[in-house]
Amino acid sequence: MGKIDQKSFFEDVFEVVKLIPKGRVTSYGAIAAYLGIKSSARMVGWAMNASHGMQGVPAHRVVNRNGLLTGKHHFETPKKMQQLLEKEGIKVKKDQVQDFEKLFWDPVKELL
DNA sequence: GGTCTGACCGGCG
DNA sequence: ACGCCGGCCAGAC
Repeated sequence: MGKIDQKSFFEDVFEVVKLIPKGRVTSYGAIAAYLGIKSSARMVGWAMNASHGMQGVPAHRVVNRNGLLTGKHHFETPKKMQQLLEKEGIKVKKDQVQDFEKLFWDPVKELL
Protein backbone atom coordinates (compact mmCIF):
# COMPACT_ATOMS: atom_id res chain seq x y z
CA MET A 1 0.00 0.00 0.00
CA GLY A 2 1.09 3.52 -0.65
CA LYS A 3 1.09 6.10 1.95
CA ILE A 4 -2.08 7.26 3.49
CA ASP A 5 -3.17 10.47 1.91
CA GLN A 6 -3.87 12.99 4.54
CA LYS A 7 -4.58 16.61 4.02
CA SER A 8 -1.56 18.72 4.55
CA PHE A 9 -1.78 20.55 7.79
CA PHE A 10 -1.80 23.78 5.81
CA GLU A 11 -5.34 22.97 4.83
CA ASP A 12 -6.29 22.43 8.44
CA VAL A 13 -4.71 25.67 9.49
CA PHE A 14 -6.46 27.56 6.71
CA GLU A 15 -9.79 26.10 7.71
CA VAL A 16 -9.41 27.38 11.24
CA VAL A 17 -8.15 30.80 10.18
CA LYS A 18 -11.13 31.17 7.89
CA LEU A 19 -13.39 30.72 10.90
CA ILE A 20 -11.95 33.61 12.86
CA PRO A 21 -14.79 36.14 13.11
CA LYS A 22 -14.27 39.57 11.63
CA GLY A 23 -13.04 41.95 14.26
CA ARG A 24 -11.49 39.21 16.38
CA VAL A 25 -7.98 37.79 16.56
CA THR A 26 -6.29 34.60 17.67
CA SER A 27 -2.76 33.36 18.11
CA TYR A 28 -0.52 30.89 16.33
CA GLY A 29 -0.32 28.83 19.48
CA ALA A 30 -4.09 28.71 19.92
CA ILE A 31 -4.51 27.36 16.41
CA ALA A 32 -1.77 24.84 16.99
CA ALA A 33 -3.42 23.73 20.20
CA TYR A 34 -6.73 23.31 18.43
CA LEU A 35 -5.05 21.13 15.82
CA GLY A 36 -3.41 19.05 18.51
CA ILE A 37 0.11 20.21 17.77
CA LYS A 38 0.38 22.63 20.62
CA SER A 39 4.14 22.82 20.75
CA SER A 40 4.43 23.40 17.05
CA ALA A 41 3.06 26.88 16.86
CA ARG A 42 5.94 27.70 14.54
CA MET A 43 4.44 25.45 11.93
CA VAL A 44 1.29 27.54 12.00
CA GLY A 45 3.22 30.67 11.22
CA TRP A 46 5.07 28.82 8.56
CA ALA A 47 1.76 27.64 7.11
CA MET A 48 0.60 31.23 6.96
CA ASN A 49 3.52 31.89 4.72
CA ALA A 50 1.91 29.54 2.24
CA SER A 51 -1.35 31.46 2.42
CA HIS A 52 0.04 34.23 0.29
CA GLY A 53 -2.22 35.00 -2.59
CA MET A 54 -4.93 32.80 -1.18
CA GLN A 55 -8.27 34.42 -0.65
CA GLY A 56 -10.51 33.87 2.32
CA VAL A 57 -7.59 33.30 4.63
CA PRO A 58 -7.45 36.33 6.93
CA ALA A 59 -3.87 35.87 8.06
CA HIS A 60 -3.92 39.35 9.55
CA ARG A 61 -6.20 38.07 12.31
CA VAL A 62 -3.44 35.81 13.57
CA VAL A 63 -0.96 37.39 15.95
CA ASN A 64 1.41 36.05 18.55
CA ARG A 65 0.53 35.21 22.14
CA ASN A 66 1.12 38.79 23.23
CA GLY A 67 -1.17 40.28 20.63
CA LEU A 68 1.80 41.58 18.71
CA LEU A 69 1.78 41.81 14.91
CA THR A 70 4.90 39.75 14.49
CA GLY A 71 3.99 38.63 11.00
CA LYS A 72 3.52 42.02 9.46
CA HIS A 73 6.71 41.85 7.45
CA HIS A 74 5.30 39.03 5.40
CA PHE A 75 2.48 41.10 3.98
CA GLU A 76 2.67 43.17 0.85
CA THR A 77 3.74 46.08 2.97
CA PRO A 78 4.54 46.13 6.68
CA LYS A 79 1.57 48.39 7.30
CA LYS A 80 -0.92 46.21 5.49
CA MET A 81 -1.62 43.95 8.46
CA GLN A 82 -2.44 46.81 10.76
CA GLN A 83 -4.56 48.50 8.13
CA LEU A 84 -6.61 45.37 7.59
CA LEU A 85 -7.18 45.02 11.31
CA GLU A 86 -8.16 48.65 11.77
CA LYS A 87 -10.58 48.32 8.89
CA GLU A 88 -12.33 45.70 11.01
CA GLY A 89 -12.50 48.00 13.98
CA ILE A 90 -9.50 46.62 15.81
CA LYS A 91 -7.21 49.22 17.29
CA VAL A 92 -3.50 48.70 16.94
CA LYS A 93 -0.81 50.73 18.58
CA LYS A 94 2.84 50.07 17.89
CA ASP A 95 2.10 46.62 16.51
CA GLN A 96 0.12 45.79 19.62
CA VAL A 97 -3.56 44.84 19.38
CA GLN A 98 -5.50 46.91 21.89
CA ASP A 99 -7.93 45.05 24.13
CA PHE A 100 -6.26 41.87 22.98
CA GLU A 101 -7.76 39.73 25.71
CA LYS A 102 -11.25 40.88 24.85
CA LEU A 103 -10.83 40.35 21.14
CA PHE A 104 -9.00 37.08 21.51
CA TRP A 105 -10.88 34.25 19.84
CA ASP A 106 -9.79 30.85 21.08
CA PRO A 107 -10.66 28.05 18.63
CA VAL A 108 -10.24 25.49 21.38
CA LYS A 109 -13.11 27.08 23.28
CA GLU A 110 -15.20 28.46 20.45
CA LEU A 111 -15.02 25.52 18.09
CA LEU A 112 -16.24 22.70 20.19
C1' DG B 1 20.96 13.39 4.04
C1' DG B 2 22.82 16.55 7.67
C1' DT B 3 22.13 21.25 8.99
C1' DC B 4 19.83 25.48 9.37
C1' DT B 5 15.85 28.23 9.83
C1' DG B 6 11.44 29.90 11.15
C1' DA B 7 4.84 35.02 11.04
C1' DC B 8 5.96 30.52 18.18
C1' DC B 9 5.65 29.25 23.14
C1' DG B 10 6.72 28.10 27.82
C1' DG B 11 10.02 27.68 31.22
C1' DC B 12 13.98 28.99 33.86
C1' DG B 13 17.70 32.00 36.05
C1' DA C 1 11.30 42.51 34.23
C1' DC C 2 14.13 40.37 30.87
C1' DG C 3 16.91 37.48 28.13
C1' DC C 4 18.11 32.84 26.78
C1' DC C 5 17.25 28.16 25.50
C1' DG C 6 14.96 23.87 24.14
C1' DG C 7 11.15 21.75 21.72
C1' DC C 8 8.62 21.03 17.66
C1' DC C 9 8.64 19.64 12.58
C1' DA C 10 8.47 20.68 7.64
C1' DG C 11 11.21 22.88 3.77
C1' DA C 12 15.28 24.67 1.56
C1' DC C 13 20.01 23.96 0.26
